[in-house]
Amino acid sequence: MTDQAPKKPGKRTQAVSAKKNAIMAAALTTFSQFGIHGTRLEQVAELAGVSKTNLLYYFPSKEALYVAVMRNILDIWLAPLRAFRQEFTPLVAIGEYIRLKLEVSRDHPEASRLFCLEMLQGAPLLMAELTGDLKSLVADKSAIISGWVAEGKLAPVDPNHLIFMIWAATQHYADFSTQVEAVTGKTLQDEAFFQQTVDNVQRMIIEGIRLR
Amino acid sequence: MTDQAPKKPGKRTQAVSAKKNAIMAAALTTFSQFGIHGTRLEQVAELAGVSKTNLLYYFPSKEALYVAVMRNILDIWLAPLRAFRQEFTPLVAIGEYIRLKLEVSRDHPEASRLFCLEMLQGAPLLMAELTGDLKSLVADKSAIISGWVAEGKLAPVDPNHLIFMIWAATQHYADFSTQVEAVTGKTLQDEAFFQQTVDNVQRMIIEGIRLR
DNA sequence: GTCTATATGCCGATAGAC
DNA sequence: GTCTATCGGCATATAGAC
Repeated sequence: MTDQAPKKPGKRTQAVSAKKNAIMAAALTTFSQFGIHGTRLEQVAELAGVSKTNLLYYFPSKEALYVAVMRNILDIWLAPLRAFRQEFTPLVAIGEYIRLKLEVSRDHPEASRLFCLEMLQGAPLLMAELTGDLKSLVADKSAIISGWVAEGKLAPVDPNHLIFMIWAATQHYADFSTQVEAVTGKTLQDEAFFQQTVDNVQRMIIEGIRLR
Repeated sequence: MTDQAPKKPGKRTQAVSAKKNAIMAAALTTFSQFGIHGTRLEQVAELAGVSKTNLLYYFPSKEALYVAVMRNILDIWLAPLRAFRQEFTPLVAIGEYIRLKLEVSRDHPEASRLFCLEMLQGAPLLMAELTGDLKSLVADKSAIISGWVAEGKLAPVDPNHLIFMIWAATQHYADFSTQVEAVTGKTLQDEAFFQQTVDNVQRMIIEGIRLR
């Protein structure tokens, strides 16, 4: 109950937030790899540079910490879709969306993995957001895509499946990075490989829906 | 150590195998949803219709059970890729591969999810297979695809990225089925939705790599 | 092979001094 | 706010009778 409003710049509240953020960052790392049951609070505390007792001072329970982390990453995950714009031409908008999602896979792989983990379990925590926010957001963007198809600007494609394909193809490089690295020897951290990935994914998807 | 050779049809060994299989099937269900740490042996035992103690008679430890389950599902996961054949024309072979993988997502979603879970953790158990079997298997199939590109039978595409895209797009429907269902209201169990998914995924990927 | 206890260790959470 | 010490519960695994 210390800071209900996240951005009040009170001198003390700042330090508290900093510590909370450090703990949440550490928690994201371990949660995303081992899941909530596989991670020990001790481990999170050590990674964050605090004691286990101290961690429990800032977050009343392990589950509370998990929820806090989940809330944070949902925004990261949704940002690219929110940025999807009708104003551009279809192929530009979709190409841009693919690039943004691949940047998330590169810059926030742990968030992507935790999101995936939660999904595998049936999204017990995110179900409300999935059937509310996300569903309507997807409906919006699907309508845009359907509009393009109707106007003859895009090959006939089911908007939902197209969105699924983009999600799948882009997240794969974060969620299955172990496999990607085992097969290619590269990760998205490698600048050249990142560019090559963007080009290939963009080309495959866009050529697949280009009008002709 | 009861049955080193899995398929000896001795009368008793048969019953033992049946029980072991029941336990492994139950374990797959819970492991794939909650992970190894999130599942309780009691839960697995109940689902399999045996007592917890009895379960530990057949599998010496939780980890041993987990390893046994993982070994089993790797074959399921790899089967479609092994079936990928050079003899067909490129677009037929790839279309067929996509259908096979989507059938796995429909018929063995739990196996797909457990595989995904293991990958998220960095594949501690599968690393050997990933850098051995899988890597060389992918190298083989990549060579076939590269050959098609060189012969002018396929648009220039990086074989690895193409394989990743197929993996991602098809597994998505199993691993993220919660999300798919939240957005569309359907699952692959729905015959019509399955067909629609096969068609859309095949079309998008194939149109993206068709020569023109 | 299957059961009823029971041992054992770990880990989340609390108490209470400072 | 941070520490040391410790509790209490739970879940894996074992002992031993049948």
